[in-house]
Amino acid sequence: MIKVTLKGDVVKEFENGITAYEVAKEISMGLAKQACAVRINGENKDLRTVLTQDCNLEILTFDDDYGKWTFRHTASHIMAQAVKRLFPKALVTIGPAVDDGFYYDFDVEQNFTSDDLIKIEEEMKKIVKEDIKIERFTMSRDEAIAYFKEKNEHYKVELVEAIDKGEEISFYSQGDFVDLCAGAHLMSTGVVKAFKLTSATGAYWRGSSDNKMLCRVYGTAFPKASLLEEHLTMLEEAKKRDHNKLGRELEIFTTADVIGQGLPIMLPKGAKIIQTLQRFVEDEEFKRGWQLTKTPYMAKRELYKLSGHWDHYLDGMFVLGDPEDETKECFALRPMTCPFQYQAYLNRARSYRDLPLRYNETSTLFRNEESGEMHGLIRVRQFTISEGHLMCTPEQLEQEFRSCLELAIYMLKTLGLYEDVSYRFSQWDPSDTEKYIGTPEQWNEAQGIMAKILDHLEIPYKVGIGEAAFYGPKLDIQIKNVYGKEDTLITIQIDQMLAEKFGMEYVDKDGQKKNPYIIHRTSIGCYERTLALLIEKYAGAFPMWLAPVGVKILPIADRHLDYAYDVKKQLEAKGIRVELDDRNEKIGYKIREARLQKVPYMLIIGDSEVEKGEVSVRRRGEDGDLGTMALEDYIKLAVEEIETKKI
RNA sequence: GCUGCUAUGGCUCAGGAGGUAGAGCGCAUCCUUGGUAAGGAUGAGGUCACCAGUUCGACUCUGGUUAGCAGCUCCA
Repeated sequence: MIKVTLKGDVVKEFENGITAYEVAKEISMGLAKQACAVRINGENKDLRTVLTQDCNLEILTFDDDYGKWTFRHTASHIMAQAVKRLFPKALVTIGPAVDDGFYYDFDVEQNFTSDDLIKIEEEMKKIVKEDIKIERFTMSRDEAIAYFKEKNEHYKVELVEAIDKGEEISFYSQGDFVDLCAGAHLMSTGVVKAFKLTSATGAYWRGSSDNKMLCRVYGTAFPKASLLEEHLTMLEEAKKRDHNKLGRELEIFTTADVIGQGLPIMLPKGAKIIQTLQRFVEDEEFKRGWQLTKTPYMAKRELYKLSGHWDHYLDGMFVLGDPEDETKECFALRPMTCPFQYQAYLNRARSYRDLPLRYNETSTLFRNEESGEMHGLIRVRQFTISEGHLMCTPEQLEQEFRSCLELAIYMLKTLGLYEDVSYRFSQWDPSDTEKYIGTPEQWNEAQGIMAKILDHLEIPYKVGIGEAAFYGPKLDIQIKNVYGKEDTLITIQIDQMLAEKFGMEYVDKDGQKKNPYIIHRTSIGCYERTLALLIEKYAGAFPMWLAPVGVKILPIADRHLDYAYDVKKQLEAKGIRVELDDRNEKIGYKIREARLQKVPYMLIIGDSEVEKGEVSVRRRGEDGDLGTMALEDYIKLAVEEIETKKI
């Protein structure tokens, strides 16, 4: 007998050799029905796991992350089984669960169409109805290779070959479908009650663009139809916040075929928001000891050769002239600001007394992204970043890094995005000899310092291997868009390599010349990208201080126009952004329109307001009528809301 | 760059065996001067993204280009 500790520290005795699933059944049939996986002594395991000693056992359902993952992993196998039934020639590869669902990659002659997806869904329904038992078994590595070779599943052969010799290879079978798989899986196909295949798209085998492109089918699955419905509705709602759609509807930006991809046009409203942000950022940076530089938008190729960008990113630069012809001058638009600000540092000899030296710049950059990589305002070819480079001594590094992070966090909090970000400690990939410069010793040192600082500051980060810049590790502050896709919003990097390349030195107390550490950082990120995330965050309803139009004055009839214009003048005098709707329309109509434009405040003006020198204030949103107040009181209220940057 | 989808007035979308187009919103003018989410009438506005090909004839079919979308890859 073994002792199993269950939920609530309840200890029960079972036969040695019982499976976790049987334990769940012993507890209750209801629980067994819902069970997706288990956690044994803190480790996620399959329901079929045999218990041979005393342990802690948690039964995981769809409500647990790993339970959900297992559920959807089984859904992906059901999909693969359906595909094999309908398209026997399709080769199977991998099919994991992901954040919101699952996918499976197939090698097929003809990519699946949306009609195919419907057929596959129908077949999946049959498989679920058949309630096929899912069984686990193992083979030796050689047996597994022979097995898949015989079935001509060469992708699976490749996967098995990548596994260490001597390891036991686990398989899961459900009726006519057998798959190489580490698990875990549900006990049978019948549980996967509600699912939907959402898209079919291309994806490279093993994530490398050198490899063949496979057909990836995405789907999602739930134990109940109502949950699936809820999820799909939520996705639809999220898409309504899509900055690429809303930003165009609200006339924040547009694009023009004739200008080109990745080159958005900021319309007056977008330009106003960016101007507001930029003034705020530059003022805040100044307060925190940053000195503004203004450096050229292009430079000779020699600058980029020195920095290493020419070798690493020539394809990503807009080159003016023939890059191959060494006899003629050749320029390139700048894809980053680093070497330009370094020239400012190099302007004269520096002493330790000059450090830390903090240079900031509102810097427009140009990167020739490949055609499929552009996305609304999030990935563009020309963008403007709140850039900065900080030169300091080793002793100053931690404090300066901390202050850069504090600035970034201050920005995030002011914008209301602080709760939405996560942190990634981006490290080098020692096996990638192409991308990274420097020695393992240098990398270990820089990463060691950053790790120490991050741990010291108790930043909850995840590690991103191979995500570092070519010259140093990064702390990336990540954010997700409405589709759940993650991008870097803000980055802070430690660089101890470029100073040497550029001959940047300072004379230390001991009279020795030393290379400073350089922190590359942004305080608010790229204005375009940040704007995109703000549009999505607020669904276009910007906080008053950022709103391109803060107040819309809505006179009821023509005879109120004179007073309305006077109100407008008074508000503008206080720096409030105002529009006056002087069209010959009914008040209800004007309100409706102002609300659709998501203007924070509407001031309605009729006979009574004119007479008493008041305004009738309405805030956007439901039940927004705040009643009437004296004009000066409203101005006070509005000014305060702007000055405190209320969100 | 790769896989797939898409492109019709400013916007959202209809349409048709291949015989040069229609609605709503918006816009303009007029009537209405109306108190918290759409008052009424009239009118203007389209080489159906662009370039070729097939055809007597292409917005519709085919190919290419450009741009937009989702995913992959990439992101200094």
